[in-house]
Amino acid sequence: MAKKASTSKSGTGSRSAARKPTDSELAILGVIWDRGSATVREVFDELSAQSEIGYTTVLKFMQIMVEKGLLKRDLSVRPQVFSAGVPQKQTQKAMVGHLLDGAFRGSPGKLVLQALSMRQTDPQELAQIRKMLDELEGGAS
Amino acid sequence: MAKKASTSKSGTGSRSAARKPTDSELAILGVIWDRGSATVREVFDELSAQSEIGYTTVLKFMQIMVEKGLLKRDLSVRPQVFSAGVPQKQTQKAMVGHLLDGAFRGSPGKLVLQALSMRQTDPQELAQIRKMLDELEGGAS
DNA sequence: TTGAATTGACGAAAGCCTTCGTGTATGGTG
DNA sequence: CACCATACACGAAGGCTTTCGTCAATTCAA
Repeated sequence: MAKKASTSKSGTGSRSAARKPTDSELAILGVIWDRGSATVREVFDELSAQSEIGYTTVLKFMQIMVEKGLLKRDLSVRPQVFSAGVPQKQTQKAMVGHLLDGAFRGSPGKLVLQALSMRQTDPQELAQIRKMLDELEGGAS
Repeated sequence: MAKKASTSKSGTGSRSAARKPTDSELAILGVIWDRGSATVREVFDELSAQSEIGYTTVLKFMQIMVEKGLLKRDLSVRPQVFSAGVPQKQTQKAMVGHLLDGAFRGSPGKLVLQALSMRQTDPQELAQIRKMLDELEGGAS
């Protein structure tokens, strides 16, 4: 019954980073990342094109995400506009780190191999990866 | 209030793949993956070395995981022995796919770059990645 | 101005995840 | 056999997530 002092729990309001978005939250973030910012209706239109979901459900999610710090919002304009509360890169980084620790025992190599073998990868990105490999190996010697 | 006919919901019992393990479940799977199989006590000993957690909590998790199909168990021996219900590779693959779709718009390249820039990677794995790159680029031309 | 449509805030219901407490079953020891 | 330590199964409490319904506030157009 008694709790153990442990995982921080981020008091009230918004704590900057850390929070891992849920799948639903990620779907919303995806739209925001693509557009830079968006209104509830814009997000709703995109999401409802893919899955059955209500307008107020999306709204509620976005309100909660503001509380968590995942989104920011501009109340000065009427259909309020939301934008990311944390840089996209930072969120992605946190998620990769999480996956790495949770499912790949912290070995990036295995994850990378898995990712590459799974989907068609853009040749340009392939080249970029090769360059990064050069840097990693070169620097080590 | 009325539900919409939608996401299938996988009836009772175990459906083979798909299920995305929670973080806690992943911690348990990690131990099982390392050992091939394990008793509740073995898993408990490893996990409790890292975080405060009760024996029955671990037990409960493992029971639920059996229901979900994430684990199998051998009831014929006394301290029952658990093993993975789904191949490690398959679970990892599903998780990478999930992350890809959810946070990287399906672009493996970005994920790979992120992963590589984040942690020290084993030189041997680096070489392996390079080889895979060769195959991917070579085969495409 | 007023009525319809949109937008936004709240709160509540249902379902899953996490965590144990409690009993019951089993196995080993003297 | 009687007891003690494990090992198991159950069930319940507390949180967080998902989904809306409802009602109030704003806007817009005739």
